[in-house]
Amino acid sequence: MDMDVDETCKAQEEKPLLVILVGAPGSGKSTFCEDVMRSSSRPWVRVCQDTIGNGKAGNKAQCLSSAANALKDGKSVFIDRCNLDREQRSDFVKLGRAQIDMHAVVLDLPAKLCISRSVKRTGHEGNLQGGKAAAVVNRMLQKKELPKLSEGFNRITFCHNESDVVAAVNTYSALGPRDNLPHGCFGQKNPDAKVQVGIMKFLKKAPADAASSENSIRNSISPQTFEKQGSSCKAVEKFSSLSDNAVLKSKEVEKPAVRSGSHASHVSLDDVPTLAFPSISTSDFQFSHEKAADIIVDKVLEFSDKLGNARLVLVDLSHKSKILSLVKAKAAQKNIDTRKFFTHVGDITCLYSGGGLRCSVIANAANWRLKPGGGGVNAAIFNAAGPALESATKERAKSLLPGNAIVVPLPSRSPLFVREGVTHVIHVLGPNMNPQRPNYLGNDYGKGCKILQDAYTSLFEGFASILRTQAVQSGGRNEGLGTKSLEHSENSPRNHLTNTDQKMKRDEVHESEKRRKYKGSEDDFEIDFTHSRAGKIDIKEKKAVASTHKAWGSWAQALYHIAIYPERHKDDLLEISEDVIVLNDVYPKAQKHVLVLSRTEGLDCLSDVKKDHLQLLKKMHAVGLKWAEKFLQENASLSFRLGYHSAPSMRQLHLHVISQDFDSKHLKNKKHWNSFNTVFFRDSVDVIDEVSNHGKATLKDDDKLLAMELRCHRCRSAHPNIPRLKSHISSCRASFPAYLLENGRLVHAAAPAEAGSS
DNA sequence: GTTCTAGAAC
DNA sequence: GTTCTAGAAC
Repeated sequence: MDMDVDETCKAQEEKPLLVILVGAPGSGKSTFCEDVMRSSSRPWVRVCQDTIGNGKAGNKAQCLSSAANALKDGKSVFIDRCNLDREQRSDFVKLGRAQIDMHAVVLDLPAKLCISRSVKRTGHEGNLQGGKAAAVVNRMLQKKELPKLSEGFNRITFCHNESDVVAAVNTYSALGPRDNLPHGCFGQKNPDAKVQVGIMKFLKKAPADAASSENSIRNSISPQTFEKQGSSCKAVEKFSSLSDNAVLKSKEVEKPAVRSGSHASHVSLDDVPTLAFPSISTSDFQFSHEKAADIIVDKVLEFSDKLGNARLVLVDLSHKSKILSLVKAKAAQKNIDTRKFFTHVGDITCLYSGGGLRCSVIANAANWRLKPGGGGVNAAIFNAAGPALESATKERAKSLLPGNAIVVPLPSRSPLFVREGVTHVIHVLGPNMNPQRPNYLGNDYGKGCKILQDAYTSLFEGFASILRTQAVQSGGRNEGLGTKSLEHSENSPRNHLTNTDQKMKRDEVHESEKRRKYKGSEDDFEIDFTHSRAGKIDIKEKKAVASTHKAWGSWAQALYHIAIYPERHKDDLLEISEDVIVLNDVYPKAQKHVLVLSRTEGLDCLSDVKKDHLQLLKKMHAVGLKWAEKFLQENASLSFRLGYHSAPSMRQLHLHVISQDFDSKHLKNKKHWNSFNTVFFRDSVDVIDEVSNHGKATLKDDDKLLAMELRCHRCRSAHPNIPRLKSHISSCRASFPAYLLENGRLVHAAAPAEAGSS
């Protein structure tokens, strides 16, 4: 190809198309090509293996050279052969190179139809006729691998029936020499859609910051199965406007897969962690495209080995993008695997809804203030992500230096999370070569290149760190960041400081919610208090009420009574000592579930605990541990956690010692689960540390936590309801999240000397 | 129709 | 904390 992509727009406007047909014999590939070519104003060449040898069947090599020649002449090409597996397609994809848009049209019609057409066919070019055809078609269909964007296609159109085919023919027929079609997957079926709706509905309701979960969700669901195309997404409209002709009139094909209700995109096939990133600094910051392209390709190459099966995608909005062409050409030169890195034309804020490309992480070409606005990608991403991104960003950092990147987990309330499945945004700041913008470098490309390299290094490192976190938390199986984001905001002192205001507000809200919730009890409290002043109330009760400012319902007194009058409950107690009592939870939420009850009067819950109580906490922990170990001797396969509820329902401080099987008929609702499996549950070891260091325990007393989506405590996968969760946990053997394995939070039997030693 | 949740009552 | 149940979800 001797056209100069650097120079002329013309070259890009007249970009030839290479369209690989994918389909069994009888699926209508030849007819498709003929129908398009009959009415197209674009110069097409059909390369048909069945006829390439002077009207007779030829081989793949002939097809390849014929296609290459046609492309060289600036013609668009149909590859008319079955191309049912990736291997077969890959050599043709390699013809694509930078200047050529690479499409696949999949004629995935019912096998019956293909077979009957093949059988009926007489004098067919491929000489596949009669009864033999049925067997051949069947065998081919069994082996078929549907194409993916990651093979190197810019666009894939799936046709499942005749009307899909008609629509696709119309789309391609209407394509003039200078027209482009939107990139992405269109019309793909999603066999799992039904199952997944419940979970997604769920996530939609998930509280802010609660679960920036990612691959565990992505593995099982596609956001669009429940979320209609976001109104903010204008990708298709943008593309339309690029097109002289009304190429996109055909509604069927225009719709990305994900928009068509029951035909939502099937994601699991192409569902690997993906980072989509815009070209940094080449737009507003006026960095040389040529130099930037070199840096991008070098950095991609450098990281491609470190990213496992993850993918990188360079995204630009326009088909005319010079940087995209440059990078694509250079990547091809360096033989970068298109499964690991490819370019994509699309709006980075609707890659999935607009083109079926799933990207769990997107990079933002940020400004140094990390603030919305300024136009371009930055404005678009902040706009699409909503205020959630702004606040999540603010928690992490206030500004960014050129050459740096910062990873921000996207709160699950963000439309980008819900609609696009984006779990993280990585803000990147590159060098600036624009005198009108901050940090102008003059024309010092020595510095500039260094900074741009650093920027991409930080970006890819950030992405790698997300992958690592997922791998650790999933025990290598399922990936989820739900706990991580919570734990992070909890443990990071920096977040703590910046969160203070917000947190106080939330507490206020929570307090008033609580008042409403306990209205009845509060009335009781008022009456009791009046009575107590009249001297009519038990002095113990008065003390307790006064000390906590919290009203307890009558049903919440059971443990208190036991603590004060243990002799009346002797038969129900496992152990009684001077300061603690051990008893079985009346409604155990696991095979083993006991309570270590403090006997200290007036100490109703964790919020009452002060430094004075440190010895008591340690005693309770020691006693709890003793019981856990006793249970472990009986059943070494159990593991235990010891901890307190941030806001217990029952009065009188008590430590839960609970086995992690959660195999219990009493575990019935979300609150039950989440009270033991979110940070609402405060591990005893942490409470002791916090009280010892700060004089009080950190409470995560938020109703939102208890209403969070249900996640497996081992693999962090999400489940739509309690029965399904219970069914999952009964068999999930993933290792526990790393967090629980630290500091003795999880109590389990000493590792056996060797597996099978029992 | 059955399953499941969530809110009120206790 | 549980139980009960209306009505939402399936």
